[in-house]
Amino acid sequence: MSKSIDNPECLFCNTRMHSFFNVLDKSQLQLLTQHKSCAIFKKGQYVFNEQGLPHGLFCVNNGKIKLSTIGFDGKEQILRLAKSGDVIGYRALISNQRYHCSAIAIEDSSVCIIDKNFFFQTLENNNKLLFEIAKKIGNDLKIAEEHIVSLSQKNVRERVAEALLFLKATYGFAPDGQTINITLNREEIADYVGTSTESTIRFLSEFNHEKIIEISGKKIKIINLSKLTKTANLMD
Amino acid sequence: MSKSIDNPECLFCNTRMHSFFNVLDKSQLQLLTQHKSCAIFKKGQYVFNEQGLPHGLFCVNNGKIKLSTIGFDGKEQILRLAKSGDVIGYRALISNQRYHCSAIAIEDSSVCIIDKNFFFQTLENNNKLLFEIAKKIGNDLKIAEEHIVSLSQKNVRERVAEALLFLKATYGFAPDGQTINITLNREEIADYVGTSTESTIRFLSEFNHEKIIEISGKKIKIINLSKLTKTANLMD
DNA sequence: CGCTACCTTGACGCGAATCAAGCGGCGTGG
DNA sequence: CCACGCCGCTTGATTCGCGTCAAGGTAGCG
Repeated sequence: MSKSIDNPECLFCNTRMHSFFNVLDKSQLQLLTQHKSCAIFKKGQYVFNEQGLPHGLFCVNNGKIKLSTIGFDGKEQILRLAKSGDVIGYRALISNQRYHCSAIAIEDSSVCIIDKNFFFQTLENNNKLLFEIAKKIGNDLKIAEEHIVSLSQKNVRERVAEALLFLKATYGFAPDGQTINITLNREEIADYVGTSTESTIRFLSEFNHEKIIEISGKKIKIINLSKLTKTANLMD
Repeated sequence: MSKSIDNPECLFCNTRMHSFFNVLDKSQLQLLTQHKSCAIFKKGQYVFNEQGLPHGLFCVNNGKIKLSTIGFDGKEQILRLAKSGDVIGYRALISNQRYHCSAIAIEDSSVCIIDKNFFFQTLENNNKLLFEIAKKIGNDLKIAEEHIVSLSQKNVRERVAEALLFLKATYGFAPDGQTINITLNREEIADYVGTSTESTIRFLSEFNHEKIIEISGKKIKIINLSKLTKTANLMD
């Protein structure tokens, strides 16, 4: 399944500062290092599986992960995306429920796995960490509810534009400052937008012809950001 | 705006046991009583408003509240529903953000307002309460993400059926054991489903003709629950 | 008793899903 | 090293769900 690698020191983890573990002090971080293990997940591998029980918390050290679920007729729905420094699996762990979505590596990723019991012990003495997690889940909720409004009220063209902006907001640009720093195939974009692959392709081509974006294979460059934002109907 | 009423004792509040305040002990509850006020909101009145800053936490003592937001072309989207015993406004309060949706009384409701500062003080010394809130937000997130999948992948007929089941799950039945214990107008049902009022009406009539439900005005009786569940495509 | 707000039904047209076919790139095996 | 096959991308044609517009009905309230 996943390959174990050297266990990096949390104290020196440069992605940590972006996650909610930045509230821990030095001694807590050293303790954390002792209660985690690190593993590599190759593209397409499952970090955890829908319906599974959580045994720990996952911290993305390097790479990109999608959180998605399989719908009624087998169609995938991408719910969230995680990048380096993000923590995943906290919702089910905190709620003591089974995962309601799977976590799948979009590209080769290294992920630290923090032991469940140690995590709960840490939470008990660390109100601040719990508070940060609550805030994080609250933010996820806000984003999910905005997605609901979008699915309810926007047409596919607007939602495809929105998806590109979402990808850009999540993963930023490649060094060239224009190319969205993630490669999803057309089906995966469709699985986030909630539409068919064909419709996604049609609107991407439209944006291409309208010089809003520039497509070369799976690489998408945003040429005209303000036009894209307007297309997504995010103005006013 | 809202009318003040006698301040009921939290200790004796029989709705409290269903909310996350059930982790508080006797002395904490007495303290809570001193830091809250109670108000009546008439049908249609705003408990809090989208874009507003949270000054406290709201505890629904009696009545029914909808949490909704106004979309891009002015169309409303109902995101959550609250009933007696439910707490609302925790997400924005915890995250220290503006509300991203409004809370509007669906019927005349009495709501206790807990002072923000007192609430945060209580949280600091009360890990358990914070933990319960995190779980609650996590559950909201799960429900929201299920709604996303539904909006993405189901047709309107299935979603209208699902909405009825959601209303039943939230508010239960009236004493007759069949009538859904909430009256929304057709537009409000549509605003939850993410469709037009006319489509909602059409499918409700269909269900009526198919003897799945029985409609008399705004009252909806569920005649054939298993058929309704099957119509919502929630099987297996 | 009349007005207003809500419900209902029908007709129409558009947006997007589906079906179908062809293309291109890449990896594999001969 | 080239040919073949497969998978993902793309585009066109067709179908159909559902949103929109329009008109009429009903019930509750002042």
